Amino acid sequence: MAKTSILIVEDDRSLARVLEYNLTNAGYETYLSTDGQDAINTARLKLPDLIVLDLMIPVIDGLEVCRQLRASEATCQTPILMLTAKGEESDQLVGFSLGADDYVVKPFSVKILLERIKVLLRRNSPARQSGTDLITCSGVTIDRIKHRVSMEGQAVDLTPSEFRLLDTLIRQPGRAFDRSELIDAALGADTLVLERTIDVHIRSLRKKLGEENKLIQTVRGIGYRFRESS
Amino acid sequence: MAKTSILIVEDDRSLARVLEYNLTNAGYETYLSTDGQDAINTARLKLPDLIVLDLMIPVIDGLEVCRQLRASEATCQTPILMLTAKGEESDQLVGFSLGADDYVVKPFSVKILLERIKVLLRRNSPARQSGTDLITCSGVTIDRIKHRVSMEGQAVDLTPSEFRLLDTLIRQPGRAFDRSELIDAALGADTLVLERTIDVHIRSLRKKLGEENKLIQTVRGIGYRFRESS
DNA sequence: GGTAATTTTAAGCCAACTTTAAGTTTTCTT
DNA sequence: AAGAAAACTTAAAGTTGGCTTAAAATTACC
Repeated sequence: MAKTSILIVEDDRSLARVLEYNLTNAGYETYLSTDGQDAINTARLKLPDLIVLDLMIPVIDGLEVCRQLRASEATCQTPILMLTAKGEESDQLVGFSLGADDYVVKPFSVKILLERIKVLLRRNSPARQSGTDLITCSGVTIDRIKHRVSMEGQAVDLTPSEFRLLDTLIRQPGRAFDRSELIDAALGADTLVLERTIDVHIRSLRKKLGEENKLIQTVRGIGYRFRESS
Repeated sequence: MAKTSILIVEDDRSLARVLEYNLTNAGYETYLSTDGQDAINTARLKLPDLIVLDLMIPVIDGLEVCRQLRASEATCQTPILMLTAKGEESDQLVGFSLGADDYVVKPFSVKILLERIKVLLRRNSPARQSGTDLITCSGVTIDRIKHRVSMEGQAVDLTPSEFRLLDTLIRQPGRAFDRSELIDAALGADTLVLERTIDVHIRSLRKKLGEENKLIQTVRGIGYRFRESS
């Protein structure tokens, strides 16, 4: 089972570093965004289990980020913990109405923050799907524990990259991923390869899964998506 | 009968030490995890006969640990005894609904804890699978008591490391273990060796078990798994 | 304390996998 | 319908990871 992951959205470098350090120390996997636009992209790609969101951030402010995350299916359930400066109480109210789950007023103690995070994670936990070990969609089953894939009961043999690619796609059926997202998620965020590499992996996945059912669909100009059931 | 094993999940060091001491004294083999994530990993790897689980632990709290253990096949039967602080009664209710089998309220006497453990183990004993001393899969039988392995009745001579490695693999047929898990489980969690060491042990295991049946399968990019009986 | 057994490291090889590259087809635009 | 852009296909080059062996290091046993 993967580590619980938290996306930190904070433009103040030093505070960001403190948060990163403490959350990592507490055993979470962390991602960091320093502006609102990146926060939305990262949240959609990585599907963190929780988001710590500063209100005052560049490009797109915290409230708008909140609203956009709530508006898209993939992230509408993710708990959001807002960081607000003292005196921005009206913002807190707006924040709640836009879907923030809790807020902490700056300055705050790390201990309190960790506690709030734990509470939020627990409250939300039954809905967690991202960490599921066994997923089936459109007749395809992927098992992270056994590291096996089958179609209608028939085992399908995949290479490691194909496995991770399928795993990424099938976890959000119907969602279109662009090639750079797929590279990040399936090949590793630090991998430096041509985007066309993804095409080749998709090609072999399609070959192995059979192309009749159109399980992996091309989204022209964007990338690919896995077919939704029904 | 091999020793009954108990996984203690407790982040308070001093309480953990007390529990470890008393349970060991009472004749159990103990494992210790100090956070929820590690608890899940250890439970899946070691398959203890019972889990003593504190509710308030870092990373993933007790209730979520409970839920995740119940959700995966390997651990869904393992009895869980929850430790809760006084006043967390609502958590107890949730705990039961998530599959805890009993709870003890802190502070508690060791005597009471031992009694509850005994009750749970007894209640569950016919169903005990994880701690079984004799396992057969795909024609291979491994006996923890006699410390013997046989194939189709023919005795097979294994070294201690080979034995522990096979024991780990065969207890969860089909599950892919990565090399670091195998090092933890078969060579000891504190062993510092190259991952390639596992390859060499696997090689000799395969030689001794015969390679025709593909009993030990390679999972490229991950590690190894034992063949499921089908 | 010496010998045997076991475990671990190390190195070369090979097969499997990944990535690139280049030509071809499809799809969109005008 | 022609041209451009994107995606598809294929094959070959590049890379990685697992296998095998042998030798070194460690541990267990007389």
